[in-house]
Amino acid sequence: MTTAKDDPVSVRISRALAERIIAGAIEPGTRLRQDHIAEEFGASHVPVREAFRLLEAQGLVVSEPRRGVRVAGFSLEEVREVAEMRAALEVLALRQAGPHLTKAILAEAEAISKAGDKASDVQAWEEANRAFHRLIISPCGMPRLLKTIDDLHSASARFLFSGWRAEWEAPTDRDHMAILAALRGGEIETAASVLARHVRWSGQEPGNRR
Amino acid sequence: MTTAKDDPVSVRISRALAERIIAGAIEPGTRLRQDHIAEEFGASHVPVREAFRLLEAQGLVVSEPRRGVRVAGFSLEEVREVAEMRAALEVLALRQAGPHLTKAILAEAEAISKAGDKASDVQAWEEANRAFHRLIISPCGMPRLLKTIDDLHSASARFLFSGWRAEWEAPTDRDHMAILAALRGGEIETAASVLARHVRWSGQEPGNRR
DNA sequence: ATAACACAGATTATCTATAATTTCTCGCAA
DNA sequence: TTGCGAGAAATTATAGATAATCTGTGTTAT
Repeated sequence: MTTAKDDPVSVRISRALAERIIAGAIEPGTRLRQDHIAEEFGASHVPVREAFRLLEAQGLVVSEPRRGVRVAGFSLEEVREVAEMRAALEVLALRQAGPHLTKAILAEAEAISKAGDKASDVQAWEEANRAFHRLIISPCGMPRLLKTIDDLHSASARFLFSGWRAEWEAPTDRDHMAILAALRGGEIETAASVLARHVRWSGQEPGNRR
Repeated sequence: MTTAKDDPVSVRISRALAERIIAGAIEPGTRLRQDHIAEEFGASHVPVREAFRLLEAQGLVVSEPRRGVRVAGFSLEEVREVAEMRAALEVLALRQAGPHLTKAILAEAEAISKAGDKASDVQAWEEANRAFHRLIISPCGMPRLLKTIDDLHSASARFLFSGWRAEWEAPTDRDHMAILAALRGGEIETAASVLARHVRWSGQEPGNRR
């Protein structure tokens, strides 16, 4: 995938752990013990510590001083918090990106969204969803904003995987299409408000969604 | 101050460096060499590396793999970006905090703002300003949001110190008072829109401000 | 007899010291 | 002036030592 082979061991470890945490392979609250992880990755504990700091910055683990790190738990309040933050920031990004959106970008976004509708599992759908959101806000030219949104998206994904694990069917993303339609018509504010509602809604409990 | 004596060396180093960078004591673009810093703090370079990661998460330094870290530069676009993000997020926080704001909190906020107006130097004013903003949004009950805003505030402060270093006079903060008045009247949306404009304005070039 | 407290062993995080790979710089030649 | 190469410096990773925390067991008091 995106595995650059020659970047520091710490970020490689960080990525591997992030994937597991997001996918729900490690229970929230689990203590991550650096010696064990170091042994698993055939490394020493110093790069592992650095990986922990990276994960902490993404909000995937919490560090208790002198007591190690644990996989961050996510209560319903936290999920709502992340959804609200995403809504606020993605709206900002979309407003700035609006004028720079080309027909080609919108066409690609539509293709991605349709591919997502045909996804057979949650993971594929989430990947498409993430790509869609990322694509339409990328031209905003605000790197810090994009990185923050990315981290928030990871947190959202955790929630998604935890709730829809067992049975799941690909929902057709009407919202995505509505957003694209508004953007094509140059109605950026309309697109932004649909996006805000869409993102906030994604932070609801699975049972309360449809 | 807030110097907990017994927290890890890495965070102590991180805090010290953060202060210097924010205050403008280190020029943007300067390379931070871990050996030198380790020697200065009487530590080894491993905790220094961890401190670097913390600073990187706050956006105060940028890390080029295998080439060390440099103090992050801030162009006008980046400053504007930070201001826009702060505006979006502080508005969100204020909306959530609104219902939980007590008369006592608002009174304290007013006192802080007035103290800021009488500040004799930029640093004191900035401290008061930060405290004011933090105080009125704290009751939102969203820790992740508050932390993100805090980091953005640090970036803003860098800009402030770099621009107003030479001559400076304390501006009377009418906006703060307007926000408090609106909050006292229960008009949260009014307060939010004033706050948004206030924060966005703070991201303007010093020359274009008054 | 049960529960609370305390001590000891073991585990784990944190830090120092040392080695190896990579990048940068300076000098020299074409 | 440009390109190559060797030496130097700095980052990255490893191994070992230190200090703090957690757990389990035994003792004491109620």
